[in-house]
Amino acid sequence: MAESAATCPERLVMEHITSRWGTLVLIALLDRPHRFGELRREIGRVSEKMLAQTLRTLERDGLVHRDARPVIPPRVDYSLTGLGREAAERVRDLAHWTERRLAAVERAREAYDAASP
Amino acid sequence: MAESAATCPERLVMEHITSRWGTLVLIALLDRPHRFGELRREIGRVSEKMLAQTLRTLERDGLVHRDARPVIPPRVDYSLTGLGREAAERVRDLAHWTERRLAAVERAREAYDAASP
DNA sequence: CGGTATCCTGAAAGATACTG
DNA sequence: CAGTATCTTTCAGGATACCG
Repeated sequence: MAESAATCPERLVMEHITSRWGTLVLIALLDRPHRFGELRREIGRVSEKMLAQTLRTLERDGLVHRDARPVIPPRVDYSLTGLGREAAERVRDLAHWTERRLAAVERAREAYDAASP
Repeated sequence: MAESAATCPERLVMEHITSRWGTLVLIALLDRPHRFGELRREIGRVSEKMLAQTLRTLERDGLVHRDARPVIPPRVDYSLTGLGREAAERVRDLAHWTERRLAAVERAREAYDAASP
């Protein structure tokens, strides 16, 4: 997750929430709690490394709750905190808007590209 | 602006909108149209390259309108399109939420860091 | 004033292999 | 199952210089 240096603190939080995997994790968890492997399968082509990193960052920010049960085989459930739900609802809105308007954006691009050789 | 390869098309639009400079540009334009130099000063420490690139991407996506007047010295005004206004309002909400909740996030981080050596 | 063009680097993402 | 460790590649973004 993007972590560059000279950044205002809000930017950092925004980046965690709107990052590629952050967005998908938050939206998935808005539906219901998920285990690590469920998230992995649902999101699709995410590496274990990136998923783990994303979850840790969101947990650290207080957006995601991690419930690790000391059983064998291990079982870990992730869910949204109250804070996380607020954030997730907003990214979901943005994501849904993007889906709804994607066609319009693509038309704009074609027009732009047609006008500039 | 982030442009990696194997990405679903909505992700690309999301990234343009929520990118570091994209967010700031959209929020500034939500207030009123701006000239290039005004954006540059208002946003602060953005390079001309990144600002120009961000504006071109947003224009191409149909979110920002570019009005270049053929005068000397050149004068170019940027404003939001209808589509851009919809997007800008949503990022602004997210940005405002982040500002409001920043303290809570920072408290969560302290707790997390205190718990894990 | 409002940009382009070019080069360069640090950091982030992916692949792969391994583990409690 | 749920991760870590390590290596490699990629590329966004800054610095700098120049232009219509």
